Amino acid sequence: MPELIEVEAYRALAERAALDRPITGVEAPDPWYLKAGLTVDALSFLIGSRFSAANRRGKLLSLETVGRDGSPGPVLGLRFGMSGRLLVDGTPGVASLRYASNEPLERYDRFGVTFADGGHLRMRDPRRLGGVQLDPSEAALGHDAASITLGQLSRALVGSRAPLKARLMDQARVAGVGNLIADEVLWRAGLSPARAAGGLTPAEVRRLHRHLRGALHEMTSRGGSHTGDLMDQRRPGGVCPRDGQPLRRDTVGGRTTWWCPAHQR
DNA sequence: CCGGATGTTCACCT
DNA sequence: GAGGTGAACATCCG
Repeated sequence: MPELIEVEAYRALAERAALDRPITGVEAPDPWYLKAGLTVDALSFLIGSRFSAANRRGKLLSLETVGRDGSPGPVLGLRFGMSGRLLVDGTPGVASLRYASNEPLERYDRFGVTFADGGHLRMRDPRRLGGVQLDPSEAALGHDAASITLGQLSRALVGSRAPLKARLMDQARVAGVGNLIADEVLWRAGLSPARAAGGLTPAEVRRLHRHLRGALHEMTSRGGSHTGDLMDQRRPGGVCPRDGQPLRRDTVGGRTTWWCPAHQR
């Protein structure tokens, strides 16, 4: 579920509801969820601290902390994998969830903190592909897809013989684009996912940039990465919503890719 | 039972 | 070394 759009919703939720609340407890029932050598002990600094800012770069959510005296503490980095959600006081950052039906969902809570007022911030992640780390390196991430400029996008693609879609999803080049957004953007831009990334004309790069920004904006207002025009047709027998031609299913950049050979060139 | 799933990482290849 | 590919990770669903 989480691509840039969902993580931005999580960021907004944390900013709106989790800042400046004194932390009184850490919930880490799943040590495996703590990454890069992080331990429960190393998280004890959180007690008495509070979150002071919520930032996002690509799919990484960074919560800045300050101690009792207001001095800066470590940054808490949250990654949500394929199925992770953020909840504050039980309110999720996004509406729908794949595993929304039955079952007590609390069993999927992998990490959280409790606040002095009894509320809490929690990560709920059935597949456990997300994780928590301290002071995550943002240097490993490219420009954020939501704010990337035309020039930055152009430089992220130039010289690469990798498939265009693979390059778009390379978080070190462009941060935030996942499988669904990539397919949607390329479909809108009329570009084949298999094209060599560095082989685009300047006009095509401009088109890609315009549709990247446009698709993110539109899908955000619709409510998520799964709200693209192509989404309903990502299935056997699916047809292009634009021209009615049968969609093709390929693997590009290691991911299932649905696209329209009739208008994506 | 099997294949696939909105992500990241790591071993391995050219 | 750069750059790219595919499997593995863990769990659930159709």
